[in-house]
Amino acid sequence: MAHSGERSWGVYVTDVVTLKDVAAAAGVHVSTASRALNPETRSVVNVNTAGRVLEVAERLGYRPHPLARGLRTNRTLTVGMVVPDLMNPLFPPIYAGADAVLGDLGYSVLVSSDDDDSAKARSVIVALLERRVDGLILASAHCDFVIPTRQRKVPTVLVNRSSASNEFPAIVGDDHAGIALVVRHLISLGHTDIAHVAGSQDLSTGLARRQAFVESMNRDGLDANPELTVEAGAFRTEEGRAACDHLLDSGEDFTAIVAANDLIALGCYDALAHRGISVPGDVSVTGYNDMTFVDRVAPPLTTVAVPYQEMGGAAARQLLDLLAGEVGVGPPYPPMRLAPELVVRESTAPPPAS
Amino acid sequence: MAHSGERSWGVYVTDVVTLKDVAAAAGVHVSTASRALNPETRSVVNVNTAGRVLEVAERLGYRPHPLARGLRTNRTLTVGMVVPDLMNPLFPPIYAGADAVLGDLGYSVLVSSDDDDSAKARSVIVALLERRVDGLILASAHCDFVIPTRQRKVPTVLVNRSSASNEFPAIVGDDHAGIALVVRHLISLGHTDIAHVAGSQDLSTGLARRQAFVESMNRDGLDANPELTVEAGAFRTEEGRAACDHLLDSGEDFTAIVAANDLIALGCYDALAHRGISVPGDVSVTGYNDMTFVDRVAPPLTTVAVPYQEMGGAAARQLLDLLAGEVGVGPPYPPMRLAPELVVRESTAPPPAS
DNA sequence: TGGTAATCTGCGAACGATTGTAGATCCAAG
DNA sequence: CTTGGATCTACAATCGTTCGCAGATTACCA
Repeated sequence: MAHSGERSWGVYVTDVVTLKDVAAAAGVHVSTASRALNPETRSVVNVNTAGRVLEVAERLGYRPHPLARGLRTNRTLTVGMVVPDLMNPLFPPIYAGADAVLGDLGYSVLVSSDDDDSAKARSVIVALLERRVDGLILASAHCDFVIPTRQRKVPTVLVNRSSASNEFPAIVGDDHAGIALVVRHLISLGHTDIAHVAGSQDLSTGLARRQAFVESMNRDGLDANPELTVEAGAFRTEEGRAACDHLLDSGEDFTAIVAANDLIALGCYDALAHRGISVPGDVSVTGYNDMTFVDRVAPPLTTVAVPYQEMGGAAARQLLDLLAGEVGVGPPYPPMRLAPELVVRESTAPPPAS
Repeated sequence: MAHSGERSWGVYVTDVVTLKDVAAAAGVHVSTASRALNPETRSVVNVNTAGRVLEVAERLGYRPHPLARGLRTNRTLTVGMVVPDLMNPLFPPIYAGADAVLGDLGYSVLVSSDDDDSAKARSVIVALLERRVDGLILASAHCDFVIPTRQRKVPTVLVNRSSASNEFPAIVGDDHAGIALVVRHLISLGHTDIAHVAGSQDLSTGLARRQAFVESMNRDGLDANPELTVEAGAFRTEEGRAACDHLLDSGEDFTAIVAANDLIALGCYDALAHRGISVPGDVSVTGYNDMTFVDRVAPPLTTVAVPYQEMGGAAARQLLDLLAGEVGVGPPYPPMRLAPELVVRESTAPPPAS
């Protein structure tokens, strides 16, 4: 086994050194070596032999074979993560946050994209389960119908979305707080006729932000005019532009737009610019998410920064709790909401004097 | 083993059905079942029994256990990918491209970031190797010194970078062609005094683009004035701004800047704007990479689009060749260069009439 | 009918770890 | 001197596959 070594970094690196090699070199049985190496069971072996095994293992550069170990223990030290699209800049931070905390504990994260497609979501989840991941982090929207199946056995947490039933722990941004921030900001600038370009109402974020918008308006004493809320079919620039066009065609008066996310806000920029309406001179616009570069568009966008990386980290910690068998509370799990932050730039200003 | 099933999707899904279960249900030995299930060895078993096994496996929903299989075959159907930083929008497309082609063949991709840190690069590569990945795709810059070690045994391909020795297959963007595109574009607009804000010369892309710049200039009959080339310490906006400031302080005349990437170009925007120099009225600026949203900054940036997704795909295919044991050529591997594309926007215009 | 080849299937040993159980050793107390 | 308990270690089964090998069955030809 351990032969044909090659000198490097000052240690003798062999092709692959197994527990058997360590045991032989230490003059003990492999089971003893195993116990000595495992901190959990180390106490059961004589302190001298344990030390010897440890030292030999170190010297030979022994690394346990993850497949062999996993086969026996039925754990892979791998967690699966499903996102709609890794190329969407929202998700890399979530991944990075999760990977950072999981990596420290020896877990690896397997990411898969489902391209916002239910069928693909199902297939990637199945693929992940077949790989025997220890847990699942779902940032994807389309997966409700898979959840009730096999996976009921696999610890799962949701991130950036929640399920209506609260069947799984979920880490989400506090959309109510975030929308309240921009609404207050606009009100404090003097706006009263504020429009909302909502995102897809099929997605929990789209829904929540819309609700948050009317509640914020009402709470602050301005009745939200239903005519001033339009829905963009998706969280994309083109849809935002189209929705904003509808709004403008409606003839209703408004001096500010709260967009459901940054892309929709940029769509509003386009629609307004096309009609010669200036931002923020004539109407103020706010976004949501603080995507990269929205500080460099013209005008720099006032928006809400969501702590995606922290969300990923929190989701990972939550999953680790589940993995550790914290049978504590069990469902239903109230979603954990992380506080967002208002980022004021140049797309908002007091309304024009009429 | 196969018990406590639960009805769903119309099939009987059991917790975990093993080859033994299939064999028992089909009335054959597990080795026969194994052979029947494996297309490679199927021919050796009677066509009827094979059919029966297949049918039973299908009915029971048998899925081979990847750890058990991998333990035996010494393959994990997993490849590792190292990137500097997944939050850098360059890399998700590379990942997506690679994942798409590898996923089709049953491989999973494990991504790791090294945060542009040599020590971390080394540790993530070691971690990947300990996980027994079948191959490695390195998009990271800092890994030369790890390469000569253990990993010599693990098929490896480089992407978005090359190694001086051509020791590994590499898929890179054709920086020479890309820079030539922008230089020609500027020349065709009438520019003759063209500056270059280079990126870090420690990175192969920074070096290549700089060389390409002087060669393009020379080939087109304009001597590249060495005074008109400055170096940004890193591929970042602030460094680009600082370098551009140096350029402006030097007092040399120029009417166009070729920046080594989009971020540096944006830094140039800042430096120029700060001195009241208009883009493209007074000086034209070009970027490189066509990052998301550079079409929305002011003014929209003329740049070079690099086919990162295709690069990822090509890297994956190259790796598959290695994995298949195509002992064909062997090192040295001349890098494969993918053609970029010029994207003309509004940051370039004819030079001001003097 | 006997012998041999061709075709199929079963047996069992790996792969590299973990872990329940039994046996060995040693010391102290009766 | 024996016995009981502590303490440590070895044995062997197991996880779910793959695969070399040998045995069994059938077929074919002399």
